[in-house]
Amino acid sequence: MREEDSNWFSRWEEKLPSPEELMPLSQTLITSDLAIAFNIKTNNHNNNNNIIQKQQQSLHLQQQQHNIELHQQQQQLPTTTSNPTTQNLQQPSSGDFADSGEMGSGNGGDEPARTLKRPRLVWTPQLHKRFVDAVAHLGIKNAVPKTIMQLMSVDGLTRENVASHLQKYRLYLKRMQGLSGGGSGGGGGVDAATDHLFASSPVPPHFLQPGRSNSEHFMPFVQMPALQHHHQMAAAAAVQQPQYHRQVGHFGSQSNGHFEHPFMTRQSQQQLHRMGAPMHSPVGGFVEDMESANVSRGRKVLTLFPNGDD
DNA sequence: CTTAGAATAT
DNA sequence: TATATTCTAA
Repeated sequence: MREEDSNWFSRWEEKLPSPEELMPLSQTLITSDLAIAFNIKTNNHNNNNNIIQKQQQSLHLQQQQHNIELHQQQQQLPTTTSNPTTQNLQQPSSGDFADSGEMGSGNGGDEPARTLKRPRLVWTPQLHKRFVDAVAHLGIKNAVPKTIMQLMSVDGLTRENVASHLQKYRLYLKRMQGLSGGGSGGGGGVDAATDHLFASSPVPPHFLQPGRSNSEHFMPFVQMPALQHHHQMAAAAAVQQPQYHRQVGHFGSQSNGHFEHPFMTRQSQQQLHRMGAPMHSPVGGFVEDMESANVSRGRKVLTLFPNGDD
């Protein structure tokens, strides 16, 4: 039986959190230096049409015994496309920028914006799930970083993030195919902790069958999931944030034990009218569950989504 | 020119 | 190791 398509898509963002729930993106959370860092736009190549309008949501989470307090801030983007100023997403890794010897020579410049590095993205099982779903839906043929990224619609996700992950994922698939059939001995650990992440998500059958299976079947429309009891986690980008907040998913506040609306991340709908990019609806449904910030030992990796899926 | 993919770096 | 960044090819 194939019940793979049963719960692939889910509803989009029903509604974004009401402004009331959101707090104005204030610099209260960060220092002025950071504010500057935040405001500066990312040096996205020099493309004119690369205006990314992203909806930014910062969250502040306070670890409490049972309740995390998080403030989400949604930045509203101008309806008009003529406002490039709405850009801000970037996380300085440390306060170690904006100095170096950038000086005078010439222009002054100045935009510490350069040198800013995005925090490492942590691929949570949920994120990976989205990734796999996207790839599955796109089909191997269309499963290219850009498309995947768009389908995933995870805010903050970059093509490179996806590309990198895809690379590894392909390797994983390959490895899997290789060991099918028999050769047990060989080489390699199959269930090594290495692939745990990948193991979290089921690999679509056609993935293992290169050379076959390619139907350009897009499923661009959202399909309502058949009511899933289990709480699905949203796929937001978990990033290593030393102390700043990044855009992450937001889940409704639990008033009365009633969930609000799952939020979704939006990617900019750039002009991908080219080819048949199915950027209509993103994959998956999610309800965020984030309960605790997972602090990895050693590294200060703030990971959302505790792993309790499998 | 833009992007995918592999190689390489952190 | 996982992810990022760089490099090259299409």
